Amino acid sequence: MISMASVSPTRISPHSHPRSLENPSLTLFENCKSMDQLTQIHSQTIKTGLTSNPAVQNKIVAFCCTHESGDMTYARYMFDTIPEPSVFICNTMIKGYSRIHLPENGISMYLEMLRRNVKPDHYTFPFLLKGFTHDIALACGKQLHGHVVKNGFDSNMFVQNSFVHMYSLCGLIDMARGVFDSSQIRDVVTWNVMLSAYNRIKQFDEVRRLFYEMDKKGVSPTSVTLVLVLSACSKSKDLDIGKRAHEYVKECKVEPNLILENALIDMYAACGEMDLALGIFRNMKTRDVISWTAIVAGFANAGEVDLARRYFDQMSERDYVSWTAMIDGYLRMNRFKEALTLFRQMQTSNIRPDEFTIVSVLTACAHLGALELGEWIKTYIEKHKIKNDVYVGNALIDMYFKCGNVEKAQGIFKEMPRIDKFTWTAMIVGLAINGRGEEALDMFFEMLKARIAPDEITYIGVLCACTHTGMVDSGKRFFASMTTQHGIKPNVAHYGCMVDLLGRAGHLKEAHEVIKNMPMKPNSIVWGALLGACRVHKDAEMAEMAAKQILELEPENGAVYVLLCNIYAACNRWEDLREVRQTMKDRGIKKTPGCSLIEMNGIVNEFVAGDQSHPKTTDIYSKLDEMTRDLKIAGYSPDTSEISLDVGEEDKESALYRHSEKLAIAFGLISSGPGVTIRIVKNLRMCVDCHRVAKLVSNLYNREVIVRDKTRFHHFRNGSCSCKDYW
DNA sequence: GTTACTATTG
Repeated sequence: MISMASVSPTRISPHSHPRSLENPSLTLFENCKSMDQLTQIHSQTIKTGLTSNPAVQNKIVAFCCTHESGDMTYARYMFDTIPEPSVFICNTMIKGYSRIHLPENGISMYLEMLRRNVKPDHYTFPFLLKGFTHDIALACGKQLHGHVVKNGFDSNMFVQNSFVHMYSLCGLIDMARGVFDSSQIRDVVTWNVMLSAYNRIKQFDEVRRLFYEMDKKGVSPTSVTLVLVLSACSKSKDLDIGKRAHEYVKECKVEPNLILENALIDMYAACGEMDLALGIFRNMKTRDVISWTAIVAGFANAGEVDLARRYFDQMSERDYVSWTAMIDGYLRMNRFKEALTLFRQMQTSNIRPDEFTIVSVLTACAHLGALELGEWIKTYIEKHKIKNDVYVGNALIDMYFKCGNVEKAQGIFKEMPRIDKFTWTAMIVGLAINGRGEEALDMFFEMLKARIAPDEITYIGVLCACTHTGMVDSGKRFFASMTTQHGIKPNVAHYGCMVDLLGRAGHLKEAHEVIKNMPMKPNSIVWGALLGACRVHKDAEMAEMAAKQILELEPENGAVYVLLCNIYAACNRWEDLREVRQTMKDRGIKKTPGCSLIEMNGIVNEFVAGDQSHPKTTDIYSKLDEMTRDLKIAGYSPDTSEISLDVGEEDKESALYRHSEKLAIAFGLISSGPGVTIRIVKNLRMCVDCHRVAKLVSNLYNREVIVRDKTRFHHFRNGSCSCKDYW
């Protein structure tokens, strides 16, 4: 035993290893986990004089270049100690630069190789191209391609595939396709890279065509192929091809994995086949955030928010995509308050929103008139460096306008580095609903000067601008020019605008003529515009006719009955009024309750008529009493002409007194300091009496009051309104 | 004695 040990002691030593006999450090590299450990091993090799061993050098550089915590500065330092680097070590360096997204350094390394006569091989280019950004690819892509062809590496499949990929990344789809078409040899990856190129530019037909061609040529798809095809099917809602891709999996031609199953769920969910999506989801061995999010998004897009929420609540992990999908689900169903509540929870969970989330939240703020939160979001964008793209800018403009803050909307517009058609349209519509008709039209002319073609939505804004400011003749001219100048055929909404324009200006007969002569069947919105005009101009006969037309289209439309009641009341036709109310009772039709929103300290408060549910109800009503007293001293007498109840004057007054916007104004007065603007969003049109009260309040308490009603804004200041009582 | 290309969610 002893003699054996003395003959070959290393064999039985527990610390030794046959290979480490020559170079003990190499084993240490295998188990190296961090840069700290690496530097320790490195200093040991320095002590033992092994640093000049190429194997050791390779190990150190390779660790820095490939490990996730690898330090490229250290790699470069090590590299510089090597007098004659091999292709291998240069390739590894390039791979490292691509890994940390420094393609410029990769390029420098490549040039250094050429300078030092180290011949690149077919490994060099895939490593190099992998790190390319759009700009680098555009700058050097073609030249590099030239080198490759000259050296004959283009016959290598890996090299060729990475060039197809690189060209597609920088948007040179024709170059990519050129390499693809002229390739002598192809494997599935070549096809996959090409498929992903068409996915990137959203040419889903071409994805479909290539998938067919693969099949015809007998190229077996891999799971990556199917994921790409399914992604295209999802975005183009192509259930047929999607099912064909699924067949491959079912026929065991492709082994399913997590990503593939997620892609299947997504495809079925996008096509509205939630049962099939759930079928896959339930059979999965493991599920990740993406699987869950695809289900949540599927239900959210189908309008099944509550179901979506059930799955959302069961998720063990949620990322910003999951949160955004859920928030969008509420937006889609116009449940804006819940969207905002969810956004607050997202904040508490410390999940960082991206620009998509921000656009959704701003949209919710716009609908609710939640200016405080909207402003907070704007600060958030700046503070957290959220990508401030055109979409975010447009959403900010829309938010400010829908909160009645014209100046801030204009400020955003001025600061936007890039604007598009939607920006112009948002400006035109926004100015129009805020009663700035002239400025809206100026914007429109500027848009034309910038050679941006208006579309049908832009023209809605233009006609709206004319309507809200009573510019009847201009409106007629614009209506004509949309076809003659821009080839846009007016749709039913444009005819609605014309009826509105003429009707509100009192040209009821002409408005009716427009309806009679329009080339399509008038819808309830068109008739509704005429009915609204009849109310303002107290024409009961035409109102009856318009109401009858709407009720034929929408027998359950409560608002029409109410409007008809208002008109009968205004014309003192009490008998007809009673009849309509009886019909409503018989048919079980409820009127849409009037509702006002007011945001205070970031919370949206909601009031309906006669509301007593608010925690501050007592204070609100005593303020309302005080307010009414003050206003009466200042000469206010309630305008009960539009109260449809055939009841005594006193009851009429108390009905008026409880209108939701008055409650909101009282709440605004007690909840904010002197001089603070009161902003209210009303779901219906403002009544004459509330309009009068708001004017007086703005004067008496020296407060700006801004009310957004169903169709437009009223900016009350110093006793008058921006609508000049024309609405 | 070592190294490549392609993929999913709003």
